[in-house]
Amino acid sequence: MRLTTKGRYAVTAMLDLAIHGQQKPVSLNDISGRQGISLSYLEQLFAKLRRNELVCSVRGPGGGYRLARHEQDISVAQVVDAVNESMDATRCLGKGDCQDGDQCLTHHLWQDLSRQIHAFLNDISLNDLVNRQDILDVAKRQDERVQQQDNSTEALIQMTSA
Amino acid sequence: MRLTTKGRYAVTAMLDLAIHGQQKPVSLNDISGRQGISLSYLEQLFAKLRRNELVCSVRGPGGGYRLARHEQDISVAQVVDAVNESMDATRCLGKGDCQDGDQCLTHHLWQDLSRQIHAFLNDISLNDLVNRQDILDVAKRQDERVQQQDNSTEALIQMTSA
DNA sequence: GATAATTCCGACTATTATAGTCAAGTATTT
DNA sequence: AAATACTTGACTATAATAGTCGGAATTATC
Repeated sequence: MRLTTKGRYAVTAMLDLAIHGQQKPVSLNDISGRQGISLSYLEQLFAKLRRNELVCSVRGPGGGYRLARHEQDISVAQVVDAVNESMDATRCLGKGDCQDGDQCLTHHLWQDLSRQIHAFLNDISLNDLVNRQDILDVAKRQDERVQQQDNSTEALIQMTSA
Repeated sequence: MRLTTKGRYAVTAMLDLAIHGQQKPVSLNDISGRQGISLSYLEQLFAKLRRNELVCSVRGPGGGYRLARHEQDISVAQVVDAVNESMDATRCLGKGDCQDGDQCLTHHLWQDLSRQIHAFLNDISLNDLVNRQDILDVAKRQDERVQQQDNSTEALIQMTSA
């Protein structure tokens, strides 16, 4: 069972896309700035998201990524799956050969847990998340912070060129 | 979020104990044989289980481990916790400082998932598992296999000494 | 048509956790 | 006393995550 930064980053980035990508494509640079994820790592993740047809890309200046489907048609489970983090809690990935060809004593338990987790995450769409107040609050704070950084960068540039 | 072989081994071993430890203590050697877990590794795990007062040990010949409490009072969640596999799906372990001091965009989502998983595993006791038919079936097959191995070992010894 | 913004791609690296192994020692029962 | 079993600590190998780096391809805009 793996649910680590990789899967969390992927969902975070997709959510950022859902929130900021209504008008125009969103560049990975912007996502990196807002979510604190390294650009190079985002590139890796989005390669997988694109291969899984969850996002589509627009190259060139003003380009970036946009969701390939409607927000309500993309579930958290799909995103986590796309970056190869299996939500299977069994050792054998459900095959039942966990103990040299046979089932281990707790195989059924982990199978139940896997189903539970998958059902939970499959039932949550990006649209659900976008509409949650607690998440909107976090997004708002992030935008304000980025705004401040831009301002101070601008001031710095003016100082330097003066 | 970590749920790997370590936690699975711990639960498997505890379940083995619940099944075979009704009469006398069970040695780690027996558990190793039945469950295919290395003895040394079991020693590590049981050191933690003992510190968490889930098992108690009996030394000397005929010794081994037994459950420290009734089967119905030990939950799967407690066992997984005992070997240091946190079932927390957040990056910040629930503290909410996942993105340099602030909450990351998906913090609440992972928090919900963590609660979900913990509730699920906390609600399952060793006693519940022992009474499941599918698990009893696996246990029975294991016992038969070990029996066969013992027989062939015995035969081998007789051949060698002859 | 040059430039700059952007995605795309592959190879490389560091860190960390798991999943062990090994050896020596301590306690307890027969 | 000897065998059995637990206890402890140090060590190691493997694999995955979480990146980094350099460059190439694409396209909008000046």
